[in-house]
Amino acid sequence: MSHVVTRFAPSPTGHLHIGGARTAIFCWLLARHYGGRFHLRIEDTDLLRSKQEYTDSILASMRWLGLDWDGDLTYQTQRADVYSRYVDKLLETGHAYWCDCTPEEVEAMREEARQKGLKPRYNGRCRTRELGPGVGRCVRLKTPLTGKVVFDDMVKGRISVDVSELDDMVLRRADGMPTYNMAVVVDDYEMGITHVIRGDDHVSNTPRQILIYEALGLPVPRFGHVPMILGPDKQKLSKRHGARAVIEYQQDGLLPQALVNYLVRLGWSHGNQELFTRDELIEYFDGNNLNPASAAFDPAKLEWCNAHYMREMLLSDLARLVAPFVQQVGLGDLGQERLEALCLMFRERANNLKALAESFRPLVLPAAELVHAEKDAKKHFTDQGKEHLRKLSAVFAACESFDADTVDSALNAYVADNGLKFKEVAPPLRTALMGFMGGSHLKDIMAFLGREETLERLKRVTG
RNA sequence: GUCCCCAUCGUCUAGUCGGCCCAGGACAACGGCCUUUCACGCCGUCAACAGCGGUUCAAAUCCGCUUGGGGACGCCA
Repeated sequence: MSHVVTRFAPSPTGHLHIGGARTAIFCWLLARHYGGRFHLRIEDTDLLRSKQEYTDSILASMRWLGLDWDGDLTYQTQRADVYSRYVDKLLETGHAYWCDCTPEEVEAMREEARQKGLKPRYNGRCRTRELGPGVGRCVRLKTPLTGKVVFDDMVKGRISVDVSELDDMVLRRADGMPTYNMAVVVDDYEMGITHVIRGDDHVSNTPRQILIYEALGLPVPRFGHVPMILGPDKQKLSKRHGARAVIEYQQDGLLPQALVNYLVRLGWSHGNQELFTRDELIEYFDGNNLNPASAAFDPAKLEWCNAHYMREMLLSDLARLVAPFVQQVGLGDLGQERLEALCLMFRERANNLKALAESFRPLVLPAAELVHAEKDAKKHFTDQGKEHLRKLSAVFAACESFDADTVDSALNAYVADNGLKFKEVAPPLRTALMGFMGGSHLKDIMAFLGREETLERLKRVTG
């Protein structure tokens, strides 16, 4: 495969969802792996449901995922005349014909077939009527009467369908607009697409499209139909399963590399490897090892994947990425330096940026606004616990400086000098500083808070 | 209804033209270690070849049937 051209062709009737995102990732990877080209085509021929805002949203998601495309966007609505030219050609060569059957009549034909237990289809009434152009007339393909359409799918292997299953499909509607299958074939040909990777739900369209390619005398591309992504309950993915659009994951604070990594492993594998860098993905993704079975979406594994990237990425990058979420949860602008300190303390305790930002709250809020968890306060703010905190206040007040090491040794000295165990002192201190029994290392917490804020928090407990 | 596709642990999967698989990895769950909380990390446990027939010395791997899923059957995409 020296020459590979792929494309992703969403219709702008909604945001980019994870199923489409995965298809796009596969297409992008295949092109990048072979050093080919990756195109983006907006299939907006459904005038009623297509919206520019969705195109914008899809493009934004593509960029966020890092899926760059080559060349300009193709909008199908701008190419009506092109499709028409190909339909005319089919008319001229006798591969297509005019039809004036009304939708009602066609539906009656389908009903009749259904009654007989056959596949509902158009019965070819106008096939031999030699009708010409006219108002209300569409153009249909003259499907071969016998034979099979066979193709070798990149993921499902050889698929064979008898032409008797197909009817004379409409190529151009009465209003002059091409139908989906017609437009796709023309575009894929004109864009020089060599590999069509798309959702499972298109397998039944493929034989129809191949018929059009053949009638037009055009080379047929390679097809690869990836199975659908199911919900955790193995049912079709729906709104019930929570966030589905990639924009929603972005808003929840997921990292694009985590989503890409997770999605690519849904239906594709490289031995036992789970985590991949972008370069590894490009290196390994050659169109093989695609799984023909549908896969269930597992939010837990996505979170794990995201947590992994949060832990291993550059601290400064993480801080920069979490900043907008910190703003969003109402903690204001903390500045890069403080954010990095916080990220260092909490990155291992959060699975996404939003949760990470939220975990900063106890340390960012002023002492007066700190809320003590009732259960922890009751358990650790005992008379003895308060006594420790009083003495510690004095110890901390006496510290020469207030960096983590200094505070740590002071705390250790207090414990050792009084013949105590850390377990007796740490819980009340932690609860006083964090508001609950959680957080990061005490020395880091105190160093971050600073002497004044630390003492103030102790004072709130000791009175 | 007709046609097409699919079928390994709860989930994602490895299993490259049958033997090295009484089936491996990862997530989840559970247990332990570490420990100044919570995490991280490390160690371990639980857990699957849908069923039935063939072919073969040998089948998760090949064939058939059954069952169970999914998809398609528009002048939607």
